[in-house]
Amino acid sequence: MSEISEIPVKTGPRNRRIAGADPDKRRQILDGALQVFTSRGFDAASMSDIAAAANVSKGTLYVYFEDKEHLFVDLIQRERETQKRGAIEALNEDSDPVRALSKFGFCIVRVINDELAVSAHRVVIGVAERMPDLGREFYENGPMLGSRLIARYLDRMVAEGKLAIDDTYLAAVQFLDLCQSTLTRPRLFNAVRTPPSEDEIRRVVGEAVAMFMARYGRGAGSQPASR
Amino acid sequence: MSEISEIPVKTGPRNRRIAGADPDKRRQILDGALQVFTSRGFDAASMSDIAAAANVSKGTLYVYFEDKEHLFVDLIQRERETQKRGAIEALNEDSDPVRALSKFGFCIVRVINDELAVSAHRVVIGVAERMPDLGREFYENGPMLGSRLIARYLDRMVAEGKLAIDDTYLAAVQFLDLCQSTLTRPRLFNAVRTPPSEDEIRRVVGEAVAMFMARYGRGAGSQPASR
DNA sequence: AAAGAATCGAACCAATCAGTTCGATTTGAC
DNA sequence: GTCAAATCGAACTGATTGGTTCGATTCTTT
Repeated sequence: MSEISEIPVKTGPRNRRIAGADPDKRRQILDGALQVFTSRGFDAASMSDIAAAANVSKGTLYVYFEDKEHLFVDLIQRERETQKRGAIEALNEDSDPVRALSKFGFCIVRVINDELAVSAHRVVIGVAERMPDLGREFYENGPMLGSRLIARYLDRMVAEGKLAIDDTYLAAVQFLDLCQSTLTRPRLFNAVRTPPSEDEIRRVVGEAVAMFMARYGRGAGSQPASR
Repeated sequence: MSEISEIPVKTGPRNRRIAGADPDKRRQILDGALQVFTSRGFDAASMSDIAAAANVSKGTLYVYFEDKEHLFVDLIQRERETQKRGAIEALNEDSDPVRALSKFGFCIVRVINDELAVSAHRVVIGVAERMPDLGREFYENGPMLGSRLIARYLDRMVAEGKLAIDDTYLAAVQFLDLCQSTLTRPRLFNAVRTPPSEDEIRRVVGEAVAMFMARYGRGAGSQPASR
């Protein structure tokens, strides 16, 4: 409450590093927090554990992060950001939908089933009830964004006459779900403790592409089936 | 450990109710626990809250359940069991795959997206890291079982020459995933706070069936696409 | 080398919670 | 109505945790 808000805090007094502003140390803390949060979940992760895992004193922890929740949110946003970058650059602009979808599907499924990503997923879903904003933010800037990206690509393919799709967003989500069939769900429930092999991924993604093309490739009925 | 296993426990010593054996009270407790667990998650749910929500004293709580974890596990198993029953009876034996899949898809998606079911899902996933056995058990007797059921049905359809499927288990999971595209995931992340309308479900399931038939109906290439 | 700030570390506080205890009260079989 | 068992309820214990404090230490700049 009684802060020194009079003094020009913008930069350090002279040329000195500021209270909690060392980006390396910040990263260091987030790395430790990632370990602890993903291996124990939000509630069971204690701030002391995190401080220890990060090789940082508890005091410093609270210099860099306001409280446990802020630390967690910042961490999740960082992880989501790295995923986002990976996904965006994976969607190359191949004009052959089969090649493009295969490549993208493979990349994104590998990322999603990575140890860390699955753990983060679990934790976010686990707290989604108590922290709906975080859940929504994570969803919209993660899975939903990926779907949007694919949908845009599909739009172009439709415009070029290479695919026949009515609802490209739905089609994009369908494709992503197909790419993950039998792979991601058991990992979420921790029924399978290791990421799928690259061969497994390739096989499932191949089947996904096959199914997708059977439905939306040229020369397939394009309207919804009987109701 | 030191139970009275000598005495015919089936009925009480005389004709009296036994320590923690009133099934109504048990149900009552589980109902309260369901409320609290699903609205707060496993860790944030306190046993006092549960006792209060169930209109039961904390002492009684511990007469009926050994500890918090056992209570939770029992609760989850009960919920999973009701889902299982619903799913099994929903898969009628219609000999027309389009009709059968449409009906089953609709039923199961409605069940899965129900408020309680989603909450339970979230909680189980959230603790899956710390309680892998529970996660696996839930997965195997829930989603995986549903897939197996459909796979068996598909096997029959293949035998009857009505469908052409190489890997029926994969096809079953693909179908279930397609039925949930755009519906379940946002709910898991709590990005959408209400279950989808029946019309929405019908539409997505319809598209799923359409896609499924385009791939596996008679007169579609049945081998995996290019690798 | 000296100063000044960031960081350490270890104790500390208040709150919460799982689980227990025990006398008072209710309930149900006889 | 009686009596024993089940349940209540309210306090209590022991442990953990988020978050704070503060003097000692380390680092960086001059």
